[in-house]
Amino acid sequence: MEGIGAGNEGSERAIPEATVARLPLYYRALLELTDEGISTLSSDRLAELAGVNAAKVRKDLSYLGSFGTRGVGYEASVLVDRISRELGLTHDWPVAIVGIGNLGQALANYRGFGARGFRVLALVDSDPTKVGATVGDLRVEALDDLPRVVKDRGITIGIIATPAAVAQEVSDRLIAAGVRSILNFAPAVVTVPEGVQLRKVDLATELQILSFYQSRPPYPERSPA
Amino acid sequence: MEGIGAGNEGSERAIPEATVARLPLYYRALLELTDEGISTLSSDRLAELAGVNAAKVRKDLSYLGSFGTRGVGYEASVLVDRISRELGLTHDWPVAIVGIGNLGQALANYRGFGARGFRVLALVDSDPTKVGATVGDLRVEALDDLPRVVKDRGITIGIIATPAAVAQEVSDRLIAAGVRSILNFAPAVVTVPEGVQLRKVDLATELQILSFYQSRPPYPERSPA
DNA sequence: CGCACCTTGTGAATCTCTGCACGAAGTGCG
DNA sequence: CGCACTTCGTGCAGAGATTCACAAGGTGCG
Repeated sequence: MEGIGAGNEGSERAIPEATVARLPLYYRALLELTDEGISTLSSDRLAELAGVNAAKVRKDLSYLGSFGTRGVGYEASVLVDRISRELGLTHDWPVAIVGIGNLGQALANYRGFGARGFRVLALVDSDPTKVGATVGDLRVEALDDLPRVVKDRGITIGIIATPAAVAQEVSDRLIAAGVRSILNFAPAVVTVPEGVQLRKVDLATELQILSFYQSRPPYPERSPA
Repeated sequence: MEGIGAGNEGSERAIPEATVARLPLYYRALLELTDEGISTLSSDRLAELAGVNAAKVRKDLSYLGSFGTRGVGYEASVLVDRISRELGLTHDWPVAIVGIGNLGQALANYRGFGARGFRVLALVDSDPTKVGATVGDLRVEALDDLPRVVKDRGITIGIIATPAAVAQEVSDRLIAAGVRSILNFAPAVVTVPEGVQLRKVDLATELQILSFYQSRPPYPERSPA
C-alpha cells in the first residue's frame, strides 16, 4: 500500500488498535502527574504509572508523532494535549444511558466520565413506571422518545444497561436514532452495522476468565531468574 | 510445565489467552440454546450466536479436545459440560465486593453472576457510616474485618469498586487476606504480585476508545480518485 | 568545547492470533 | 453399496502486537 502522502504531520499512520486501547491509560496517568505539578517525564516513568513496559510506551507515542526530547523525556502537557486530541476529547461527548435499573442508575451517578470528556444527557427506559422519575439530576425518559432525544441533544454515544433479552433491540433503536457508538453492558452479543462502533463490558465474562486462571495457574510455579 | 494430570485426556495444551476470553461467550450461547431445547449444533451456528467466525470456534474448541462429530456438529450438553469444567464453573466461587458506593451496590444487586457460578458473600466498605447497612440481603462489613471474612467464607475473588485513590491499597489488603483473583472497577492502575490474577473494567477507558474511532472512522470510505 | 551520560525513536526478531483451505470422517438417499 | 453432502479438525500463511537492542540526538558538567 502507498499512503496518499497526505499530512505526515497529520498523524495519519493508522494507529494500531492495541495502542488506542492504551492511550487512555497514558492520558489518565498524565493528568494525575500534571495535577501534582510534574511537567516532564521519561517513558520509563510513564510506563510504570500505566502498568506497561517502557518500549511499548515509546512505540505507542511514536504513532502520534515524535515530541519527546532525547536525553530528557516528554513534556507532560504536550502529551496530554496530543493524546486528548487524538482521542477526540477536546470537547464533551453527549451520552445516553438506556436501561435505568441498578446498573444504569449507578452509571448515571458515576462521577468518572463526567470529568473526562463525557456528559450523560439522557436516561431512557421502556418501563412506564420508571419514566418521569429523577436520577441524579436527570429525568428518565421513554424509549419511544429516543429519536427526538438523540437528535435534539446531539447524542452520539449510547450505553446499554438493559437486560440481555432486549439489548439487540435497544441497540438497533439507538443506531436508528443516530447514535454512532455503543457501549454494551448487557450480557448478550449485540451486532451492529459497519461504521458503528461497539464495545462491551461483561462482568460475568470477566469473572469467568478469572476463574479459569485461578483454577489452573498459567505460571507453573516459580523459576527464579 | 508438567501436567499433573488433574484428570483428563489431552487438554494440557496451553489454551491461548484469546481463546479463554471467548469461552464464556460460547458458554452463555450454549446455555441459551439448551434452555430452548436445542441439543446439537454446528460451529457455524455457535459462531453466529457468539459473534465470531466459524473457524475460530472450531479452533477454540479444539484446544479443549475434540468432541464434535464430523458431518453433524457438536452436542450442546457435552460442550457446556466441557467448557464449564475448563472455566472452573463446576462449583460456585465466593466473591467479596469492596466499596459499596453506587457501583458497588449495583454490582451487589446484579443478577447475572449469581446465576453463573459466582456468589457474592461479602460487602465491605471502610466508611463507618456504611458499615452495618443492608444491601440486597447482605450486611456491609468493615474493611478491617477483611482477613476474617475472607478466611471464614473461603473467598478467593475480590471486586474493587472503590474510588481510584484507594484501589491499590484495597487490592493489597485483599491479597494479604488470601484473595487470589481481583476484578478492578476503579479507574486506576493496580499492580499485583505474580500468581495473583487481575482484570480490569474501566468505563472511562472504554468510552475514550469509542471516542477515538468515532472521531476518525477506520474505514475512511475513500473515493477512488 | 568536548565528553560522559541520558532518553528517545525505530528496525528487526519473535510471539500470538486469525482465517483460509482442505483432508478426514460421518450421514443418508437412491 | 456408493456417492453426494455436511461438518469437524488443523496445517499454514499472513497480519498484528510485543520486545529487544541500538543508533541518533540532546543535555550539562568540568
